[in-house]
Amino acid sequence: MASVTMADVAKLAGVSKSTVSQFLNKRYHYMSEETKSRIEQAIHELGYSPNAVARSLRQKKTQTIGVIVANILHSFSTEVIRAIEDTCHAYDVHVIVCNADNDPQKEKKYVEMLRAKQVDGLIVFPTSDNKELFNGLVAAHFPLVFIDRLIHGVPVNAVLADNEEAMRLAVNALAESGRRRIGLVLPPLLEEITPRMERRDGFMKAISEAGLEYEEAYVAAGQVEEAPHFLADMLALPTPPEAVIAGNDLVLYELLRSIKQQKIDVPEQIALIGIDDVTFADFFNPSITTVAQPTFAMGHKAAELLLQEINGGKKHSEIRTHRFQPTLKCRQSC
Amino acid sequence: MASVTMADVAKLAGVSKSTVSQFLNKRYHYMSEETKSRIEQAIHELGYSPNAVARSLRQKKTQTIGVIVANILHSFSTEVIRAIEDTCHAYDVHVIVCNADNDPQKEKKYVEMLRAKQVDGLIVFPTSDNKELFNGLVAAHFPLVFIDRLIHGVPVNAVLADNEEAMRLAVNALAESGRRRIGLVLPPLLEEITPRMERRDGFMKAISEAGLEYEEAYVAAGQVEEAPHFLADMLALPTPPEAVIAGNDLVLYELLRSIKQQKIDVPEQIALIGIDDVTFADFFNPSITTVAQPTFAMGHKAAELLLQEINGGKKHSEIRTHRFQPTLKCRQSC
DNA sequence: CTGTTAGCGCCTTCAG
DNA sequence: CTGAAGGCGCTAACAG
Repeated sequence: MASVTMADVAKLAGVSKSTVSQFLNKRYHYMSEETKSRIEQAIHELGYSPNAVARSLRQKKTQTIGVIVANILHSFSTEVIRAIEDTCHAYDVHVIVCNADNDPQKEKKYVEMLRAKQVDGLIVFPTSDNKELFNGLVAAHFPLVFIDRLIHGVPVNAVLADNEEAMRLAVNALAESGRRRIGLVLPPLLEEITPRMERRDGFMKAISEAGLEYEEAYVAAGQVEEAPHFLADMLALPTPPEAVIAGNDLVLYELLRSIKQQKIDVPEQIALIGIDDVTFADFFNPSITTVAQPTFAMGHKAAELLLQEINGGKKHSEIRTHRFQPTLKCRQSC
Repeated sequence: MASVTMADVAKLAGVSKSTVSQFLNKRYHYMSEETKSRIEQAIHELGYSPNAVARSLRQKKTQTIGVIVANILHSFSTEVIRAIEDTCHAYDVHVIVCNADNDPQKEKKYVEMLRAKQVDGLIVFPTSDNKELFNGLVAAHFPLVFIDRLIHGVPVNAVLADNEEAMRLAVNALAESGRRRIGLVLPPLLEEITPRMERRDGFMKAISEAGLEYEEAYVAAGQVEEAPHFLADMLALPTPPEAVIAGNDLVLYELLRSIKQQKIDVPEQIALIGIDDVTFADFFNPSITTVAQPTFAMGHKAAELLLQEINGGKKHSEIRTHRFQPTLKCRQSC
């Protein structure tokens, strides 16, 4: 292990540790050329590289942030994470990603572990049960940004898609193609998970705006594994829906699986729109119309907000929820 | 910021710092019940949580490893990463992921950043140009494991799929369904990237084992964006191939895109097998036969090897390449 | 069983 | 322009 320290460099260069430190931190305005080159050479000769842990301890800054994602299985999550990482690496900030697996206990554990590690801030896709915990962070002025979801009563910057608009885009596309009876399949609504609630509400609003009839039997929510049943049940109705919207990518997978098994014809028998653009949407048969969230922009924004809060501190007046507009990717399935 | 230190706890509990330290490290075999409970209460009262950075500095262990992935866009990479994270979190070690984007320069930079951060070890999907760098780590006894790819002449533990077997599975499946003329599309072969080379060689071997004729015009390698041309060119041949194998998931996407655009009938006009199982393989139309790598097992193994090397040190005799067997997922496309 | 002491490697006044 | 000294928060002998 290259356990060469600043002291070794200093000795070899014939200067003191602090001079080396100055050099490393580019404070060599007033340093003689000779000293500089001697230090440089000593560093090179010894293969010295500074110990970031020691620096972190001293400076109380680790140049590392944590990201806690509620469910890593969503394509949305992975894309957002990639955007966060790209943005942070550009600032030489590292990222530690943890997957809470929709479990508030795990989420809490990760928050604690990451704080113990002295990360400079946290971007969280929050589960819904840790309001106290997060308010504790806020009270301690710990830099924190939410993404994808909100927790009401926790005053932090947040980055969310405009979920109502997403549903409006989907419903209108379907309405314009002549469908009047539109269904919706969502993940469980038990907990107050923002995108789900907002999509459900947005759906109802969009239906009524479009002058369509809202039909309770056309809306289903539950574990994704049950999605096939939902679809079968809807299609068995006396007047089945003419279209169905998948509330997220995982729901879409299950719907497609069941559509294939039951040999349902899309879009003839039923039209289909997915929320979240998926890799295969454009070359699927039929290609799938989706509502895409601007994942890169959202991850980027979350990182920018956090880094800003870390560096500049946060003015209370600037706390807000940033909404990002989704876009319709019109393809063959509707 | 909760800047309460061990000293505060010690003062409140009326003991010394080291006693608190012992307590935290569960060395309280011989500690009086009263002391224990006093410390416990003080910790609780102050909301104290230990500073992992300080501990790391002292112990020269960060409980963190780094993962450098050559290209995060492959489903293989993301699945392996997830397995690594799951495994590590079970040991309370954190993971920092960096995407080298197939760029040896970036790879080098990340190795240096992560070492500066004193990570306890590294799992790398190596690009092919940093042999010196990695041999430097080996020489310094820095824990290191390769996955997916090898660099010849760098003696480290490695976890790879049996790529020859993967090709054999694909070729045999095709041969058994009666195809005699089999094509292959691969990413660029310029650099010596292990899976590509091994898949190309394994393909040729499998073709000859199966008693088929090897035809150079049926094998193409190049940027994934060119994959559509490759397919078109092959199909324009006087005797076009009856089947084609996609060398990885990204190639498969391009092939499927082009198959859809050109309205090619799979499997009638051409059969198709993909290396790497993709999410949509089973509900695609037609469902896609793939050769799956055991991503979870591989990531898990890589993490186990690294953690073992970190804790136990490494016996030189134990360095080897661990091969994992792929499996055929037989579906409709062949 | 508990306290004292001495650093881990670096950065930051403050003299010189 | 450079050096000495102190300390970030914690752990690890070694005394007591």
